[in-house]
Amino acid sequence: MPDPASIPRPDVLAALRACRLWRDASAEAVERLARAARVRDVPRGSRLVTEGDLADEFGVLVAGRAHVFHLGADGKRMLFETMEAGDPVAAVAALAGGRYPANAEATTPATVAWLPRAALWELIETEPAVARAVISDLANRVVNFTSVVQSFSLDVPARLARYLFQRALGVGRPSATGLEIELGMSKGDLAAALGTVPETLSRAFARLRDDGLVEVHGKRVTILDVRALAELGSGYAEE
Amino acid sequence: MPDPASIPRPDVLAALRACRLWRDASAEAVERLARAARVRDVPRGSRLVTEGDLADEFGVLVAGRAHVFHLGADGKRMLFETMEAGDPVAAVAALAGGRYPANAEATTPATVAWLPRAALWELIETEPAVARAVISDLANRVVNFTSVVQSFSLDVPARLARYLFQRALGVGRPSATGLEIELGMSKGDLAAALGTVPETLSRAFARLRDDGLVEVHGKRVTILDVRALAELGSGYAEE
DNA sequence: CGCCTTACTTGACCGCCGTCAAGGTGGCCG
DNA sequence: CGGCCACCTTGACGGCGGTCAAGTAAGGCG
Repeated sequence: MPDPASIPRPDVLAALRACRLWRDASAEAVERLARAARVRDVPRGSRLVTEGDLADEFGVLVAGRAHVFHLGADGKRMLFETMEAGDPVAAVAALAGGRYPANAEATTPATVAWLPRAALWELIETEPAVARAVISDLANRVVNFTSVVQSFSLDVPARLARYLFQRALGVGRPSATGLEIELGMSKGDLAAALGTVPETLSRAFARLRDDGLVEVHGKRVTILDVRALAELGSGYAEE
Repeated sequence: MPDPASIPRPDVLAALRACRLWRDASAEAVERLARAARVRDVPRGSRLVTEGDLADEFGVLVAGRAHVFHLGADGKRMLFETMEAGDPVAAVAALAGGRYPANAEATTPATVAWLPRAALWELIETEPAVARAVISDLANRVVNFTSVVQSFSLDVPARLARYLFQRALGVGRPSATGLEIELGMSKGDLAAALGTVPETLSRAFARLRDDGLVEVHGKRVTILDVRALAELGSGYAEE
């Protein structure tokens, strides 16, 4: 239980300060959050939120990593997002009210600071900068989701090409033969993020390799033909 | 060009007043919007916004109907949303900045009031009620998109079942043999909304009919087994 | 009233991809 | 050093669904 007189854990305070939703909030407001937070240390694999549960709380990841995913009836996972320290957990659900639209699970030992959904709304009311940041964040999420939905009209190699291209824009580094990137996750996770299974992803990589678009060495991918990759990823298959 | 001295068109003013994003804004603020708006009457089929264009404006549909959709490389449409009078057009893109993530097109003769994206941000800054409404709207959009993405892990009959069930929750009316609904659009549009093509949708309807879940008469659908429909739509296929 | 366009349905075909199965590879620990 | 296990790859196969084609039904207009 939170103790109003206590001094917040320093790691919790630091993580809350780092959260992009209220980066421009006043220091006191963030400290108030930190004191109100219910902090939990959980082992790897813990379920943080469960799809369908009442969304009366949201969290901030203080330490560790987590996945947000949907569990199909057959147990197949569809990965929506990977999160790390400073990222909000289920904040959208807290704003929308109702129920959590997906599951979240710690993929490493993790520390999470839990807050009532009203706390986020209060912050929005009292700090205009927070309202702006929340609106920007939400609007960008909607735009990203639009892109995700569009990508389902592509086949798996094209979806992979799109992912590689987008990632190259973000963290690509020039190398001797092309643009080099690290996959941000295991290939199994990448398969889930692209809405497919490891076997099919493996074939998609083989296809891009055989067509001379990329070279693959474990999680390190060298993009040999950026232009062709971008075209393939936008739905215009080259012949 | 807007004329500051002119009296806004009454239909424009009424549509702006009806827009859910600023329903609780002050009357003066809405009138200011109406005077600033660039109003256009366009014929059926006009492109309102084009995917990839700079998102420097957003609109409010004053009259008529419009579709928001993605155009695949082969010309296939994926329908995201259908809009009517009072609905905002491309407001999310205006908030996110960057470029329009989808296309919008009038499906009837339509009147649109266009506003610069800064006008929406100003309204958010000056009217806290607008900020709240925008955040709620965006959060709900994100939740809905989550559901849409999840549905792509289902086959077409299940996606159709999910749509019918959701619609029954909204506009279903009891009838002699079950719950009766009207499809809100043509079957071709419904196919595009479910991410498929008319032929496959037709087979999906046939399948639900043969399994005794629904009866179909044109755009009027009678749901005979609500429970089975809900189960199928949530991914648990009944045997 | 009859034609024509549009919307929908049904059938045949086939390609993508999910599943099952069998290796292969690398890392960690005893 | 050996063995285990997680991760990945490759092959074979089958089903869902997209495409092409033809046929039917329904609404608009001369």
